[in-house]
Amino acid sequence: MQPKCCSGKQGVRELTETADFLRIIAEPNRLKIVCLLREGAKCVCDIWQHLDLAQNLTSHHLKVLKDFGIVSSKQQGSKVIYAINRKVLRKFSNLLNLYLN
Amino acid sequence: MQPKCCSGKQGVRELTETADFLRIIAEPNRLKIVCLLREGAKCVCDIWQHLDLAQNLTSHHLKVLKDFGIVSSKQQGSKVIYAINRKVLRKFSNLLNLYLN
DNA sequence: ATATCATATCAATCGTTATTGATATAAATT
DNA sequence: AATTTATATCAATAACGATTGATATGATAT
Repeated sequence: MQPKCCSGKQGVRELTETADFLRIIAEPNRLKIVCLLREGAKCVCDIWQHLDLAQNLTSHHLKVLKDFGIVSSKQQGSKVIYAINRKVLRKFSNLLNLYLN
Repeated sequence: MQPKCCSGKQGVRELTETADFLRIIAEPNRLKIVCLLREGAKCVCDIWQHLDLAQNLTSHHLKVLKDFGIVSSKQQGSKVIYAINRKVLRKFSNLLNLYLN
């Protein structure tokens, strides 16, 4: 089943949404964050220390990921814990397979 | 098996390569081209007419895709036929699944 | 109340890349 | 040879997004 990407409202919308997702995880630091968080939820300081990334930059990338729904966060004391949203990841994994397989 | 993305030369290299691939297909017009070419090989004029994209811009995006190995091309008379390189697509599809599944 | 730690925001800069317009190349047709 | 058709290249611009430095917010501890 190939997606009809270039014709039909549905197809074009799916393709656009997929491209948006790709643009977000195409950034190496963000892909690293995704990879890291798949091992388990982590606070911001753990993330930027692991990745040797500036704190504010890490925060920014996390915001981008969160705005798209790829990660979620919860306050825990003075820390903020970020976690992967596996449902979203799976959704786009499936969409992508339509384009690549 | 999770990729050890943040430690180890191998892991970082794979992640970088994957991000490079993603950056290329994250561009909506290029993703459309990929989608279109999966239906079958096409000449440039067929592609830009289907996508309502300027000829030179189409040519540019095709070059980006070709440089990365995602598509290949062959001259056929006055036309140039572009085709998907399914092997490359599959390779990155598999890599991606490591990060998303 | 103050100091410290963790995180977020903001403005500015810098780099990359998509897009545009013009032009070049090259094959086919007349 | 001249024209047309198909494709590629190039320079310039415009848009976008990553990075940086400074600062703000908010929670905890003293």
